[in-house]
Amino acid sequence: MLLRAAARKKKTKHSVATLFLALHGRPLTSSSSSSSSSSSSSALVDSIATSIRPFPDYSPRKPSLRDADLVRDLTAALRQRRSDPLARVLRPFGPRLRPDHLLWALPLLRSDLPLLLSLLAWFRSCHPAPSPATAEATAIAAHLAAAASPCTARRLLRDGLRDGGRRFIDEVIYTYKHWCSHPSVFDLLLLAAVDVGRLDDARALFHHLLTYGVVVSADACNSLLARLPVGDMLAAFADFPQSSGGGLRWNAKSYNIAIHGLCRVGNVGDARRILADMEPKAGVPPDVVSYSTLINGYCSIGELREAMELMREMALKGLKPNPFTYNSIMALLCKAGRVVGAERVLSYMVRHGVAPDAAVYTTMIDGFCKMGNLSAVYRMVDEMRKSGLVPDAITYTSLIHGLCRSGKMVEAHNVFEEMLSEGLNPDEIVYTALIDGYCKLGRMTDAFRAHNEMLRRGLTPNVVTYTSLSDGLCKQRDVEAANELLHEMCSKGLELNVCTYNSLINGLCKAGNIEQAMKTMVEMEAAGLKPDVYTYTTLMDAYCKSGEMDRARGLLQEMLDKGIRPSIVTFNVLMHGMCMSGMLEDGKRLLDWMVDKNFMPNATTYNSLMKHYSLDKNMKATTEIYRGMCSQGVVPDQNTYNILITGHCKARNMKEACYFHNEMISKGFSLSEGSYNALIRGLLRKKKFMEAWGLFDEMRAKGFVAEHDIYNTFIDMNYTEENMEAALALCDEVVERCLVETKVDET
DNA sequence: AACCGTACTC
Repeated sequence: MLLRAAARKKKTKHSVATLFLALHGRPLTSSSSSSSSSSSSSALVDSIATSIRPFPDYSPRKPSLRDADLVRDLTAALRQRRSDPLARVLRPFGPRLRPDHLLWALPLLRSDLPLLLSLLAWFRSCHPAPSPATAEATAIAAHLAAAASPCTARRLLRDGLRDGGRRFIDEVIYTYKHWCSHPSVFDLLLLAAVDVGRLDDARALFHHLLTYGVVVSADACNSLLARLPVGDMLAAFADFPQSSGGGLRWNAKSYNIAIHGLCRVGNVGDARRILADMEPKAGVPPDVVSYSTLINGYCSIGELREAMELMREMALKGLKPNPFTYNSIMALLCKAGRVVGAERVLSYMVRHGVAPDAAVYTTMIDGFCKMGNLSAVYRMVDEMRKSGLVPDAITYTSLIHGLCRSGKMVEAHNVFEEMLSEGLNPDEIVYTALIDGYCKLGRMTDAFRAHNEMLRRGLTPNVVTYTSLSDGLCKQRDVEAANELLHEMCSKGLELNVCTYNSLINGLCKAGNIEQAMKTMVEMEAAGLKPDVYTYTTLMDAYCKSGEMDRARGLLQEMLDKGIRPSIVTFNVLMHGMCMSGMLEDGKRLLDWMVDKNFMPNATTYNSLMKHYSLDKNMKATTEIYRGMCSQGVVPDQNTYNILITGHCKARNMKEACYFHNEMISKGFSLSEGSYNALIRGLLRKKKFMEAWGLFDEMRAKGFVAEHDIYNTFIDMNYTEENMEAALALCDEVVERCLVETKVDET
């Protein structure tokens, strides 16, 4: 490029100036035009000025007199017949028209951007990329448009970069001096490179421009910073001001991007240091965004205390938290299951005059969805609407996902339709939520129908979508199909991740193929993916259920050795396994160990032990475990009550059984089928016929089936009381339910 | 420049 420039320089220096004068009506400034613009978005760096080289000289081909006439005629025709189709206006010029004529015409149209653009578009269609003439014309058009219409220039630069990449960048630099463009064109060029994803080119451009003494503006660099992977971003963040000899100074946005990047990779400590350095080291005080970003960083790693401390700090600096700030806190509370606390924060912010935005409401809606509290969800949607906010696509996704997880697919689908009718575009995430809803219910046909629908919309299923489908297939015991699906996914260039592997491993385990599951874990390690707590828990569960407790223990040891922290589920799996293998004493020891080591057991942990003690008809030990549970402050769940009730019934402690029955009802829990049977049998034994009859009706109303002998007892009772009609109805019901049962079993 | 949504273990 430089050689070419030098060659031209010799030949045409004088005529360039003449032509420039002719075309622009003003002389070409002698110095590099960047030198006069330090006040604007780009600046010349004086400190490195000594090593600055001038922009290359470039001269367009010189028009002959005839050429100049033709160009004048051409532009005149374009102006006069601007409403006519371009091709028709140009037709009379026919074969005389060369690419050069169009290049010469462009500057004459500088004051008429629409015309210039349509001429360029026509030119580009005649000389499709990669044509050097097209690149040249596009670069020139960008220079001509840069000052008057930056957006247009940026679009042209994008077009040029898409066609020509690096060569186009050279072209823009090469044509720069002659067209006396404003140096902001380089801001636009860098922005355009970022727009089209040419991040490496953008970075190289920044450095390359320094050699000409041009420093791209901080804001243009920010758009690059924001798009770079965190490592590269930090490198550029440190390097750009240095390389530019201080010519580039980061602004608050730049710092915020760095803080955000560090938070995203969990390095909140460095993020905090950057925030602390802003004011003293750079004279750029942190703003609300800096604080909110860091607060969000702490919230996303669960550090509420630090987040609150920063809230205090920002208040001291006179910075008022905004909806973003509060939302991070609320999201953390929701994630910890403290939705009520989150709602208190919501009313606090409202009281303090901060209007919640859609994201804040979405956080609340999602929080309540995850608790399964749909009435609170609807209350929030209502409140949101009353505040004049409309649910966005993310709000709808939360809602749909919430309904799906409650198994309410009809409602979920209706809400999805509503989302469409609101003109919102569904994306792969909302489709994945729907698909997962169907998968969880085992409705694979519906799941794949939704999958096909998203394909029809031109959406690309992601690895989450595939994991959902694969998991659904696995849970239908169709590991084969799951495998096939995952292969299809890989063929589309997507890679399996830990979740996908875990689901597959689970499918293999549940299909009884532990060996293959273990091999799959080895395979995932070979693929560079680390087995996590899910992987180990799944495999441990499989070994526990097949009675191989030693292998389960071995896996526990392995995960501990690897520094993977077991979850409550891991312990529950182990506890369940021990109980199943009759190792109740080991189970009790495990429980004590957990309490001792601060691995808080939950109701499931206690339930396993209680269940097996009560199966052993040892209600003394069962009660002891129950007391231990209460003293640990673990709240009994519905299962706990059902275990206690059936246990006490079978041990003929009807007083206790009824006591727990009343208590569970008062908590809004309901009896299981087994508990109904046990309770009714116990009551009948005690001759409490009225109560027994009441429960018998109640359980049938819920669709449960009483055991045969209980039916028989009630049929006999009706016979003896000569209540023939009722007796016969019950007989019919037994027959019907048995038939239904058989049918269900057969399918 | 920052906040909200999808998959895997009992």
